[in-house]
Amino acid sequence: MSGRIQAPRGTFDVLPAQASERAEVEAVARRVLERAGYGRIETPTFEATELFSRGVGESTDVVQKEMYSFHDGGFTLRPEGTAPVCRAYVEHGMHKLPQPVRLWYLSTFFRHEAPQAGRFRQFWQVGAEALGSDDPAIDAESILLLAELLEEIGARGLRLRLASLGTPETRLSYRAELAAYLRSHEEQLSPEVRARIALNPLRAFDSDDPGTQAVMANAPLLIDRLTASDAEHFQEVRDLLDDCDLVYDVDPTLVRGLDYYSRTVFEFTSSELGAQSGVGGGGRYDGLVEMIGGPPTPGCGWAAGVERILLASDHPAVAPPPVDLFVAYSDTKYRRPAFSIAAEARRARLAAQVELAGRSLKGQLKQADRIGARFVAIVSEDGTLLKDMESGEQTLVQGSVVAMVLRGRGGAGL
RNA sequence: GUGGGCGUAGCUCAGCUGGUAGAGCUCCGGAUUGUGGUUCCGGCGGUCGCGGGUUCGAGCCCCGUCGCUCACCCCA
Repeated sequence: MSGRIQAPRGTFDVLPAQASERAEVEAVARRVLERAGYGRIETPTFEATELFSRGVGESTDVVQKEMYSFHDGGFTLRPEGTAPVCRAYVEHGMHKLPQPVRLWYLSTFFRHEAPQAGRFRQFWQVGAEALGSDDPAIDAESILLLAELLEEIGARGLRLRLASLGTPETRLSYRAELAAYLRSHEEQLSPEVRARIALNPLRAFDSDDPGTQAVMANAPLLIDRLTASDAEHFQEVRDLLDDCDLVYDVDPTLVRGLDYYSRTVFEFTSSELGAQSGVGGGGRYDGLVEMIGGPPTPGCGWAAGVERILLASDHPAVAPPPVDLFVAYSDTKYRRPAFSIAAEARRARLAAQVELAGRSLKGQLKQADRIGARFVAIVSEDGTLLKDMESGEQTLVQGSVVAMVLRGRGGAGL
């Protein structure tokens, strides 16, 4: 096995057996998003590294330790989709289009992390971004669309958590307040939390250490520090979601790992998943476009992991495409006419296959049965027989095999 | 980067206190001098992840190493 080359760690092959369910995710995403006015966008697989260091945030784990960057040229395999979409928005002058501009994508992303259940180094995300409006209806609609998408695919055990982060200034001062609070109770905190006070004090809310939990029960909450306009914005988002009967929990401790979020943030989790329970999430990022060199432009969107959606869903067996005709032959000397018949059938828009593995006639019939062929043409010295695989009837072909199949396909027999 | 679990045929796995590899599924062929499901029979397929060590002898014991996997961290 030493000389065998394997797929790189954290990557996977999508085999035919899994291709159909993934195609289904794409089909549902297209349906749900395009009927809401979203247009598809695809951006390059790699971008200038600076797009992510500036957009996603220099201090985030994603930028600090998870980027696949090339040794020269200053490029990085995209670790997420929002910054590239914003880059494209600016680059193509989309601010001159009617706003908001709504875009969706389904692409691969790359992060150098330790692989785990539902976490890969190359993974697929479906995402939606709406740029150019700070209307809370954008936030609410965006969330509803992700809910719709997950529901239509059949993801189970879903829960929606919702919060507001306010403005970057609010967050900054809150962060300082929280850090000060943590330091004043330092002796009760777990060592891990204590070590992360300066780095990421918000994480203290997620700790399962009893001492830390006791401290956090009385900790100040960001949601109580929102400005009046941010609080009002958040309330409007909630009202709109309530009107649509979407169930959610307001979770003041909801943390997003990317720096660009402001105001609304949300995350769908699934109980069907392991430790990586997040199926998809997102929020508003009103400062991002400006941060990467564009005009001040509000934005809101989300991304959901395709692999996680599939893990959280039942995978209904997708029926293989029907096969109209399988062409068999009794002896290799009839291979050429058999080959021609199959080719002609495909030109006539039939799903047709010819024996390609040198099987015995019995083996060929078995193969035809296996792939669910409706008809089998058997070429032999007696001419060509057309066998109806449902009834078992065989007819000697006069003239064109393809014409007979086309005639017989609609009805029960020939 | 740290810790737990696991690495035996393409897949799922068995292999008792160490005696030099098995099953089921899949695939191919035969039973039906050319025709599909089921059943029966046969065949293809493995340097037991890799490298050392102990032993007369290692899939099994010891050490190392690589890989997979789950979890921490973080995130989709």
